[in-house]
Amino acid sequence: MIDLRMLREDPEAVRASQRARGEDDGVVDALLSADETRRSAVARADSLRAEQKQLGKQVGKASGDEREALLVKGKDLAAQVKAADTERAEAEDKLTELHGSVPNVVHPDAPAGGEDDYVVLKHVGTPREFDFTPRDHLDIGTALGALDTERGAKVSGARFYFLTGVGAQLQLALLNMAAQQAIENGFTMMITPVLVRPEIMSGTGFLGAHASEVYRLRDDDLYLVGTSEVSLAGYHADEIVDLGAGPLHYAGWSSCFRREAGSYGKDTRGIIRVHQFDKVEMFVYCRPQDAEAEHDRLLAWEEQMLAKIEVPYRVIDVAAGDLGTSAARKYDCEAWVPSQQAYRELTSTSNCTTFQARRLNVRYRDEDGRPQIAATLNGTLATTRWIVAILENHQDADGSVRVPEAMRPYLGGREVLRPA
RNA sequence: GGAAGUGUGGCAGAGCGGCCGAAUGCACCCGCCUUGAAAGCGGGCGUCCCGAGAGGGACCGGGGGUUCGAAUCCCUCCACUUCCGCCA
Repeated sequence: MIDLRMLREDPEAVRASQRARGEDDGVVDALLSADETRRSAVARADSLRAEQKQLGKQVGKASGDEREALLVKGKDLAAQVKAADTERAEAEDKLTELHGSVPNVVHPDAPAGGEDDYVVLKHVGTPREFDFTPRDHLDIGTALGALDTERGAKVSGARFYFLTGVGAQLQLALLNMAAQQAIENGFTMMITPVLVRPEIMSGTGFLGAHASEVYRLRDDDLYLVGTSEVSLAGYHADEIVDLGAGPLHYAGWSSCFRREAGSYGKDTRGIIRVHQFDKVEMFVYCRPQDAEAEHDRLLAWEEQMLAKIEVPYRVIDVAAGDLGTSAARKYDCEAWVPSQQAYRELTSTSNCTTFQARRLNVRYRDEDGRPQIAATLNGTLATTRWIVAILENHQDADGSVRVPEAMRPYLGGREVLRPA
């Protein structure tokens, strides 16, 4: 949820944000008016209630005819209070609904526009020249006995897979390396629930425009998380966290589940786009004024990981229309995928400012001891998809794959993976 | 899955349907005392909403109900505890 106080003071900033996202800026006026309606409804209900309380005290002391008269009056007042309170509740519901539908205010420096309007911030490394035709990760992985998508489909359907043998080891190596780095950088390692309650899923902003992406267990009224960001954001819901010693850094290790509704036909080969994968994710709670600096740190940690797998990548500043509901700004690191001659997302780091924390009611105490809404950020350290970039960029003509040096300690010292 | 119980402020723990936003203790903060500390004494000590302010309102797990009036009665959901069963 966006800050309503900010909205009242500077509605034009929110309109500009909506336009940058390519969304309706008319909601700003609707929201302002709903806010006004609510506030007057609250004032009316409160004063009637005050009157009722006064009367209630008199009834307690009175007796006889006087008491009878007061009771009659009280009955009438009770009806008025009830009516006013219903009006207040309706005004509040309407405001909440509208409020919840407005995405975060984008950072003024984020590029405007849609998916293709990103700005490339930098390139790191150069795509390798192959003196043979590079194969794609599915071919390489299958030959290595690392990947089995056919049986994945047999058992679970399209976009499911088995990581087998060295493939499973590769993923463990990657995630362990990520966990290790997180711990070295002061993160608290977490293994999180992957099923969460509706309030938590909704609080993180994933039940808005992207609700169809989320798996839901109707029988139990639970949702499968698409990232441990959800669980980690919920971790401190309804709490006043202590940021006295600086931002809180958590790293969540979990499986992630995505319906991939509406992506029919896209990335159907291999494990680029799948319904289930594993991820180590960084998550930060901090003061709003520290959020941008934390965002830069998250990006740096992502690049530290990318350096370890020795693949060429670029960093993009994601355009406003592609930010998702909660982010004010987002940087993606995209690795070069030789078989596609394209850069594909390996990491994504979002600054959600106070948007998520306001919904989840996560606060901290400022210098004066006053509770204030915290800011939250997240960023990827490693995912199953990274295997794609590793296999394809480090392949050789004979189908073997060189193991990046930093990963070798996590693979028992192996330097090369060879087909059987 | 079945049965019983519990859910009050940072913690512990009282609370007859009106005098309860809520006793008391601990913790915490400020002051006095002290060379310093402890003890002792005095004061303070929740969150949210509306309001320029004065002030008003809400909150005793969540939601609903009864009543002129609910922390207190009823319903329901959730969480936790214990017992039984079942499965790992």
